[in-house]
Amino acid sequence: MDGGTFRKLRKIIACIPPGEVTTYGVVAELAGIGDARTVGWAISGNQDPKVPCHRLVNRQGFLATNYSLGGWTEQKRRLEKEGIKFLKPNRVDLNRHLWVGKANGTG
DNA sequence: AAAGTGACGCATT
DNA sequence: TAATGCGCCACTT
Repeated sequence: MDGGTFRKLRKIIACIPPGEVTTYGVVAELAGIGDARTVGWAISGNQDPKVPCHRLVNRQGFLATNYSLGGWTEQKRRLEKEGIKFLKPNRVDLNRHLWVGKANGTG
């Protein structure tokens, strides 16, 4: 545990603001690995309360069919509480909640 | 060192 | 539209 990348991944995931979601690929890039699998893998056995893994979705906004805590149904419930909009019972509106980590707007 | 695994992503058929 | 195969990286045994 406490691996370099592993640490970074959790840091980024834990940096996702409430009411937004991001994709594995995005987190992977912010971590500097460019691999989405590694992101999901990192949290696959880690439900730390400080790591809002429920804000992680795939490239199409679909929820994780393997959500460790109880399946996408649980993930959905958590997101709804955040105020996330759902296009479908298992899809979120990335067009409105897609967080890419670039929370800046200088230009 | 080598092999196995995984909450993805894209291209192909 | 649906299903399959490969690639990428990191962790574990």
